[in-house]
Amino acid sequence: MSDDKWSVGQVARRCGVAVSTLHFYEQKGLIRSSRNNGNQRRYKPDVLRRVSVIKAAQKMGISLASIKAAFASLPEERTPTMADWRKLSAQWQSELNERIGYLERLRDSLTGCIGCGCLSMKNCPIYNADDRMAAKGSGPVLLDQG
Amino acid sequence: MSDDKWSVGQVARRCGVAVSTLHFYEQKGLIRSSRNNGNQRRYKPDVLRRVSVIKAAQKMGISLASIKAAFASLPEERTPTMADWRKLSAQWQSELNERIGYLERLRDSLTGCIGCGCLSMKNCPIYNADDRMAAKGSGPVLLDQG
DNA sequence: TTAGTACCTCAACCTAACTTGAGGTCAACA
DNA sequence: TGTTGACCTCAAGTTAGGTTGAGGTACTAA
Repeated sequence: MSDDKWSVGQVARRCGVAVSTLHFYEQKGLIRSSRNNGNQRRYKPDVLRRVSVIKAAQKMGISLASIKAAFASLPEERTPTMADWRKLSAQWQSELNERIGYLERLRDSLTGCIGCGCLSMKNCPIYNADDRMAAKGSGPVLLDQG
Repeated sequence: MSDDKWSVGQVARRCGVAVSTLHFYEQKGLIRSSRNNGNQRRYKPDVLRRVSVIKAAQKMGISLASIKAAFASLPEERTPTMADWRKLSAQWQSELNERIGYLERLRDSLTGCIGCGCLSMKNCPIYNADDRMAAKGSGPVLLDQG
């Protein structure tokens, strides 16, 4: 595999992440590497896209676990094509739309609800907005608990 | 203060949070209580609104630290009025608008960017979208690092 | 040959927002 | 009387997404 030519440092600089982050992603199964004679990691060029996609997805509020799950739909045996990546992004786009919709509903009921007397679990639109989507990938906060 | 009549259990049930969460919020300075003869917490009725507002703000992606800071603008000496609460919500509404705008920009560049070859730190609109707001309150992820 | 990087592993630490558990108090009810 | 149930404190554990540090290896350049 003379294909594997990127070192961790190079990938880190190119993608704007720390070397330790790449180790971490590898440990979590989000990226893969081979080793050279001196036991150093060597990456195929597509790792750059993977890391970029991870960063982009995180900005959307998607967790590493979900990103890993999405990556599972990429082909194992060959380098992912643009079409493969586009499929991923399409999936996230609708998730993003739901999240945006949720935040818009929240915004629209916000002043009314915080300012009025209705802020109770039973009646308030804020409590009763569909927050299933918002709960995903928002870190440790269990948003849809209540 | 015969005003302080709510027990933790009552507040917890009414607001849909765990008792331990109320202890936690108190420890973090987000809510306050007095004690009865048996050393049990007793809350003023406005704690209900505070907890509700905390939950609502969290759904917007606002951290407890920011919520605490916002609560600092509420009057200490008297029970907050609707006008006080409205001021809070107005502040968060614009924050929410910025967050929504950010996610919309992200969505609009998503398919193009993940699917095309531009996903690099220098050229990509995703990387260069203004993500200052998105970084706030999104958990431990340092979004605006790169 | 020696210094300087870049790299390696593994374990421990960090923050946010809580939860869980151990061990103890207090009041009401049968 | 005793046993529930609600409450108390304090310490430790949990998850996500990493970072930091110690101790060691490997290539490069003077």
